[in-house]
Amino acid sequence: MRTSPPRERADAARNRAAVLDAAAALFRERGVEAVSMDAVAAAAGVGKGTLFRRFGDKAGLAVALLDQQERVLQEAILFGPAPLGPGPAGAEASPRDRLRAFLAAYLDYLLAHLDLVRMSETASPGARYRIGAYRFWHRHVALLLARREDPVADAHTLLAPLAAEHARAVRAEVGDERLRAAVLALADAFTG
Amino acid sequence: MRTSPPRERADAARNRAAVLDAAAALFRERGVEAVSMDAVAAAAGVGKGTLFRRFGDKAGLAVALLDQQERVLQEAILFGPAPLGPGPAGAEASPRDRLRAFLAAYLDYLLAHLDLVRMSETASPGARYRIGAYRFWHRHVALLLARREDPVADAHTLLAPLAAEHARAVRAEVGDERLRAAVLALADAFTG
DNA sequence: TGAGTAAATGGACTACAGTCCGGTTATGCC
DNA sequence: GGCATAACCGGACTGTAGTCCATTTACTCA
Repeated sequence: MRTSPPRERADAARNRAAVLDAAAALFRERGVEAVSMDAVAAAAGVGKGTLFRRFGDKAGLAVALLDQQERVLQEAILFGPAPLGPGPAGAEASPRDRLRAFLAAYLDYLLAHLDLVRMSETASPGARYRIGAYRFWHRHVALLLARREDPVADAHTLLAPLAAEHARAVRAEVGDERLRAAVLALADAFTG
Repeated sequence: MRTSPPRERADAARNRAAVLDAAAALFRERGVEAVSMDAVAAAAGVGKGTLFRRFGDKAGLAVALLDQQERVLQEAILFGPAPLGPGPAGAEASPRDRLRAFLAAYLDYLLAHLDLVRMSETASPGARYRIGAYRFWHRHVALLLARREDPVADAHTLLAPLAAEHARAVRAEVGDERLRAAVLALADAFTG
């Protein structure tokens, strides 16, 4: 039995790269909000059908663009140095410190790419909670909250203020620093 | 100087009532998601222009439909008996108890009208934080958190898991009871 | 009562997300 | 190289949110 590796066809690869490049450029120039999928397709020299079949929807395109940076953060969490990562055996950071480190790092990532993350979370309804990345963050936080009564539910609660939509609104009202402080205060309240 | 009261014209009042009735009926029958604004306009015997000028957008229509119930909750908070309301002077409930009461009451309201609230919050981007109701809840919670370092920022954090989108996703995963418990646990953590 | 006017109306129109499918092209195999 | 086929392509098409404005209608006041 040969589970043949269905390699990506050359034209498909070329088109995917063209779309990602074009999208990144357009988003940079005009802002994420103002760019339509038609515009992305046109700029990439590709039909709409291709665009949608490959990325599913607008949220999927955003996820693809964020993929690289997201992976970096995820690997730092899984394998990197403490306190963000687990650190060397026998000298692990405390859950409290790991949680704070995660929230700080995630906020950096979020605030740096707010519009794009927002698009990935809100372009289609419920998108945020379906994305693989959310599952990853949730699992991580739940593990760090293992000593609480309901780590799974509490992890969702802790992730709620990290929604792009929420961060955007709160940032606009109180600024980055107070948003950061509030999220860390929440973590402390949960691991106190 | 006469700041004359620009009374609503009879045809306008009639049409508004027709729209609200039609929308309520359609939402009940087919579900909020599945009803288009065209359908509402047609069912109400009204043009699309009328519908949109009066309610702004889909979120505005949802807000108008929720208005009544929302008012009841808001008045209970402002003037009702403790612990939800302030109670009689000299025998006020503690901020902690009032916060718990508010969250429990709000969750009742939210879970009872989840789809409609969700539409009011997500139909247009950022809608949730612009609605007057959100300002009200936020102010109330911030007052109850007066002893914390940054009540304004913390109040936003506390309201984050009450977003319809969040409640919907978490409810689907862990059910109503654990969602409730998690939100109350958060309140306790903040007023501990 | 009837003319003047500001408000309200409604449907044609635009823009955009997302679907569909007949035609095209890269790739594996002989 | 040439053929079979599965993957890919792109643009026409649909459905929906929201806008626009020429026309109509309800109220005001003389």
